[in-house]
Amino acid sequence: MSLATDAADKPTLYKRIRADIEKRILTGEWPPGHRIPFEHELVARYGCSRMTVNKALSELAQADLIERRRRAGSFVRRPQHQSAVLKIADMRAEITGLGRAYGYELIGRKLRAATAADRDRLGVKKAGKVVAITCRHSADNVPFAVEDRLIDLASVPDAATADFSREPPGSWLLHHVPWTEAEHTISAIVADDRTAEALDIAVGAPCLVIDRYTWRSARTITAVRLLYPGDSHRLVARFKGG
Amino acid sequence: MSLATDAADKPTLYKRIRADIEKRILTGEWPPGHRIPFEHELVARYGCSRMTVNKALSELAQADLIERRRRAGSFVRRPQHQSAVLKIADMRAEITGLGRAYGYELIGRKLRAATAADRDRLGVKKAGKVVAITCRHSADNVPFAVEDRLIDLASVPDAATADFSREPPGSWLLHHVPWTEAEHTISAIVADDRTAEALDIAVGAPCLVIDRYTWRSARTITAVRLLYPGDSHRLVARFKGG
DNA sequence: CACGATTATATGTCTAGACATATAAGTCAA
DNA sequence: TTGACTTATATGTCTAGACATATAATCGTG
Repeated sequence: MSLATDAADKPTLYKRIRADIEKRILTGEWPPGHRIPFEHELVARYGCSRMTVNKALSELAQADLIERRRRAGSFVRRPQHQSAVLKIADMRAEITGLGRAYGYELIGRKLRAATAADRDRLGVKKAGKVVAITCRHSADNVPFAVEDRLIDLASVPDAATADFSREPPGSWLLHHVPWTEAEHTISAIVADDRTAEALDIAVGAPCLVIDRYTWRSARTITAVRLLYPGDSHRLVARFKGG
Repeated sequence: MSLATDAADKPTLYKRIRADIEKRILTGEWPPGHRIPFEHELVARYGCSRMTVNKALSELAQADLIERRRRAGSFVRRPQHQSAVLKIADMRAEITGLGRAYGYELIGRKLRAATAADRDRLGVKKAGKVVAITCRHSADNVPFAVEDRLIDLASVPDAATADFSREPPGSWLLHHVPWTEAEHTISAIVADDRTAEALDIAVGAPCLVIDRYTWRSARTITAVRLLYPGDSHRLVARFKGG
């Protein structure tokens, strides 16, 4: 996705135009607020049709690098570092990606009628059945994260009979449930007795917490809490202008 | 940005086509791997030209919702929840957005030749001058986060004379440095004496840590560490398929 | 059957126009 | 000066074609 890569990959005209402009913005040559050339000027400069220029500018606008205003022109936008892409990989991919051996262990699995706490956690009103799963992921046989998950059986009935002793529920769900939306909440806690034991760390040690709530078209699917030893794990979010 | 909003905003044809397809993917009607209609089929169905259909499909491909393969067709992609957008707002915006009063206090500011540790933290090799800043952000007069920042003066010479006693360095930089790229690393620690005092929390209490490293076209600009009380602050990252 | 050459086809890019629409800028009257 | 009206213009969308290109499918040959 870098400029160089795009240019090398396919030196099509609209990509070259896009890359040229992106470069001037990123190097600061065209600062925020700067009006970039009008479409008809770029048409003249590159000797192409307006649709080609328009495609380049539309993509820059979609990437929030420029803002387009009718009658006024297109302007370089103020940087917005507040938005970064956080890659939350599948646990197996994350661990094998670090060059370590992935291990999985089911700690507990319960099928029960949803308690008030369960309903609250899943954000559903009606009572129904849920599966509660606790498991542990390890890297090179060292505890990497503990997972505490709730699956709404009203949305995913197959989960009642799925065998989670071999396959982690996250990867099972990924293969059994189509497109979803999710919200992640990240916070920090200190390990209590149970957590400390599961992660093999000291009581009171810091832990990074990710709470993920997943749904599909307004239907709750699962809520999961992941606990990582805070001093060894890091989440990386990268922002790139474009 | 929802389907309904787009449809209500501008019922242009290509947006309608995009929304129609997006809906079928998100509801699971067209599961991952499903081949969506060929462009010429959609042209027939909507009675428009191929360019219009192509624009709709191109945007879906850019959003990673579909994959396009020459000669084969376009296919619904497997969900990739590992990617989420993390909104790391400007501190003032974040706090005022919570409906609380923003407060800022400069704790320390030093101009010095970069130490080995500074160079390591900024990822630069050459020695040079840096500004080291420590400050605190508060919400309703309660400590919200402490900030520990290093600015590379080789990249931002103006920072040497900037007055950080009133304006936070983050917001100053946002207005003085054009487009940047950034990498955020999130982890958890427990408060040491100094942190506990600055945040007015107990020693040993959990803290959420964000390390942000910012650069512009391969040039380091600043490195900052933000410490939040871990039990009160939460970072929210949301994924939406499209 | 295996493998290389050929062909058909869906997407990728592009053109030279068109009309629609929002809005900055200018005009004019109160 | 201010507010209402008009106009000019840049972008937004769309068309009906075109050729390029990657590749799945087919065909032929050893």
